[in-house]
Amino acid sequence: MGLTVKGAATRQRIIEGAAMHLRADAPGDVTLDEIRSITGTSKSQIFHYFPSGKEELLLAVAQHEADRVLSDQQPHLGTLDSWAAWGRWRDSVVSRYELMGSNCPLGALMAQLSSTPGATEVIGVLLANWHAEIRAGIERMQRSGKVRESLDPERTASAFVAGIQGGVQVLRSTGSIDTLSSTLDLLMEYLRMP
Amino acid sequence: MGLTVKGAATRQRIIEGAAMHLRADAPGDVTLDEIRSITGTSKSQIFHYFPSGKEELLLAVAQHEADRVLSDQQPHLGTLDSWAAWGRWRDSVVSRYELMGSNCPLGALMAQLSSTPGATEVIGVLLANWHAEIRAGIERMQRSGKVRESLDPERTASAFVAGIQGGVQVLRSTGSIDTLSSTLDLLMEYLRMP
DNA sequence: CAGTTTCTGGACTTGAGAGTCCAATTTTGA
DNA sequence: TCAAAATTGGACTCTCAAGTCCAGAAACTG
Repeated sequence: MGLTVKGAATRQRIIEGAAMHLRADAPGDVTLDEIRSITGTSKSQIFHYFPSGKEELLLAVAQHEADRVLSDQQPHLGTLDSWAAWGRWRDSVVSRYELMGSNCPLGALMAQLSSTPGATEVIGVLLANWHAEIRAGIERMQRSGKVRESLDPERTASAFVAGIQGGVQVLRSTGSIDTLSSTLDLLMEYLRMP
Repeated sequence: MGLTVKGAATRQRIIEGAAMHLRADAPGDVTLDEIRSITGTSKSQIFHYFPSGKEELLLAVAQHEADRVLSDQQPHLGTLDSWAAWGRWRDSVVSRYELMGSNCPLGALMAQLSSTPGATEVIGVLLANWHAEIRAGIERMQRSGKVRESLDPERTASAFVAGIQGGVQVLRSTGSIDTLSSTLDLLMEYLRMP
């Protein structure tokens, strides 16, 4: 009853094809026919691998994209233990979103999944992990004496997450990367203050 | 060819009814039939007042909501000239979004208008005005010597905008107001630093 | 290799919602 | 007052996309 190798490959092809489509065109709403045509599959396959239909498929795509958000920041995000490392991480975040421009696949997905409980769950987990990694980086800097002890790592990590989210939102609305990059600079400056 | 008093009232009723509906239920997507039933109007009225249909109507609603975003922050936002005023403004922002919870009418609208050029325009103008008001507040504080001269008002205002946007996004995803409020606190602390 | 399960193609059904049309009614303004 | 213009009700069409169905091909299993 499990999936055969071929079946698993098809399932994966559907998810990745849909993800690629979202990255490329960022259409207002994706249709199953588009996904079908891009991935060279048929309706019955989509419903075979995602029995409860579109919502289940989009949720799988969202999970796939959410995983990429963090993995695209590696290895920088995982090793925030020097100012140089923070600088590299900052640059990787800015260039990731600069590259994507106004096409935020995860944002497009959220728009279509806003009513489903699973979608907010996916985002919630992503934000929590992101926050945890940044916080761990701050604490590492504190332990090695590079960041003042009086700084609250929890709150500062939250501000980084919010700053990035907001910067990306501004990017999507205005097309300008400046807000994102200068917000990150400001937060790094805050971090360095004595 | 102009609108009669009655006509203008109906038009307004449609916009406000749609806005109220978005505030209350934040449905994945609004339908004209919902709006019609809520506002006690008929299809022909909607198309009479918004000839190019749904998109035009939703854009008008988005504009209406965008105006509210800033007016809800008044008079605080316009008079950021003392630390007490900044505190009141911060509280008004937090409580506004705490009240709305995960129902962000403007966010819901943007999701449905993402493909139209007018929508990003509305948001772009809103963000620019918001940024300008905050920046003006920072500069006023600098002129009265309450904020250090070395602080960059442009960049700091951007960080406030991004922080609020991001905080609201986290609120929508997780239901927690903490990120928004602690990000604002951090930014205010940054502002006060000598 | 025979039987069973998994996989695939594509035609078909169904439902929802945007937009159209026109006749009836009210309001305006000369 | 009375024609012209604005306003209203609601039935109708039309399109599009989600989801169903079934028969045929391929792939496992004993």
